[in-house]
Amino acid sequence: MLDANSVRTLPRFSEISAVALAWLCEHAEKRVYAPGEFIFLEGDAAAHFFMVLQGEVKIYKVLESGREIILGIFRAGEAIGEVAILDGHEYPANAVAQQSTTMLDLPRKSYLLLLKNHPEVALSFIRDLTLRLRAMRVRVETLSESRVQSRIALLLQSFARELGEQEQGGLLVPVKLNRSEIAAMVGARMETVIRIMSRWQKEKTVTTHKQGFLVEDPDALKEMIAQEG
Amino acid sequence: MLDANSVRTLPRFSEISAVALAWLCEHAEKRVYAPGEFIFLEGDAAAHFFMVLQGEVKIYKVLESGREIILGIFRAGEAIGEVAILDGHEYPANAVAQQSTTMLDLPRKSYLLLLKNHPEVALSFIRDLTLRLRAMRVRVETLSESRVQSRIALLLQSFARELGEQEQGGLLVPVKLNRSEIAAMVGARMETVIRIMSRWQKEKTVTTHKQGFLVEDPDALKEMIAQEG
DNA sequence: CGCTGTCTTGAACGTCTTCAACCATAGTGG
DNA sequence: CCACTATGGTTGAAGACGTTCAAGACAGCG
Repeated sequence: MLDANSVRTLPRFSEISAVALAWLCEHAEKRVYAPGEFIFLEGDAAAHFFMVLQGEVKIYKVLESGREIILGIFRAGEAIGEVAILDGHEYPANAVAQQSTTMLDLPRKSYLLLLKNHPEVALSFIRDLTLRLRAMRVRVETLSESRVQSRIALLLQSFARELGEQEQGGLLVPVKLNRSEIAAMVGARMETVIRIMSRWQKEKTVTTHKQGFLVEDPDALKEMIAQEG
Repeated sequence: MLDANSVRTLPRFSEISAVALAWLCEHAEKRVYAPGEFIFLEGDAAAHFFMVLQGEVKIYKVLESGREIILGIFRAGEAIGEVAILDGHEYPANAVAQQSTTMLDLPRKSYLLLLKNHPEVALSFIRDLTLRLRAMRVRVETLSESRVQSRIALLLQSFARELGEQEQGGLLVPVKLNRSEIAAMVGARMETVIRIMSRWQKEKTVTTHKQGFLVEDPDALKEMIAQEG
């Protein structure tokens, strides 16, 4: 059973009516996933709407060419699977829990009812979709840079903008991604990412820590991006 | 003044109520743009909702690095500018008419009223956004391929899926893009695109014509994509 | 006619990938 | 406790691929 007050704290449901909220709490379940556990697979029928309550979910797919790409990392308050419910009826990618993760799980039919009967939910949905679309646009811009160096710099910059916290040593980006995963986000090979980030580590531009990445020299990062190639 | 019957033929407004339709026709204008004319520029206040009625609009931007990228090509029935109205209030890219183009132009305030007062319009909007999001996902997948060859092949394939017409010589993709524009869509240089497509021309895989591209050997295209790299 | 835009080609260069090997660390089971 | 294994990070060398720059072909148009 879901706690109405905690659901209210989710941006997506902050303006939901009391009636709709009660209905949602009644029809949704809370589910816990272990690290590495799959939430759904590419091609599965889109039977559930999910929202991350705590933890982190990676959405990724393997292309025909064998290349693995990460479409996004989703954190608390972010919804996954809903586009597939309305469009195509199949999940277009795999979803896996990166850490121990709790999710709100609402069956497809309940989700559609909620959307239909509560205009304010539809409007929140629209707002969410526009944010997703913007994130994808940024992603396309990132991938359009020719040099891997610029792509990694842009990726870090967009994480920093979203989640960065000012620390004494620089800007801390609390994102735990290994080199392989960064490679899968910027469209490059792990070895290339390692070579570039090792250089940054030595030059004290960006350093890697247990909590995430520390951007020590933001200006140097900006320069990497501005470079042509 | 807009013609109610022709507005009804637009997928986006096919299920609109009679009242909303009348209201829309009253508040929207029809505007004609010459080839090369700008509809809006990156950074402009998002003061208008547009829908392409006839012709073609290119949305593009110039990145900090100087690289020019095309975010999308929009045709009849497709809406532009609406994400910016709800999110950020500034257009995130430039819009230019590729041919002589007529657009439906609805001021921001009227658009918001329409959305608020007519739930069926909001639902069509959601459907549209999910389509856009899917298109962007395909775009990210395309750009994630490392070899330019694969990226061009994927781009053509997605155009073909959407607009392709079966002809005697193969599958005709009625899209007029020069080599520079293809380069800006796949994140590569014009010369590279030329070299690859010249080879295809010789090998009769894909040939370029006045009307667009003719995919003569779809299997060869698929092979290009499957190749690792 | 000369101009402009698009397409084309060549050669040198730089970047990224590929493949192979290697190191460090943490966890597991005997 | 140690050998074993898995995972993530690291490095080197060779070669493929794409870019860059420079030059030229070609068509359409004033």
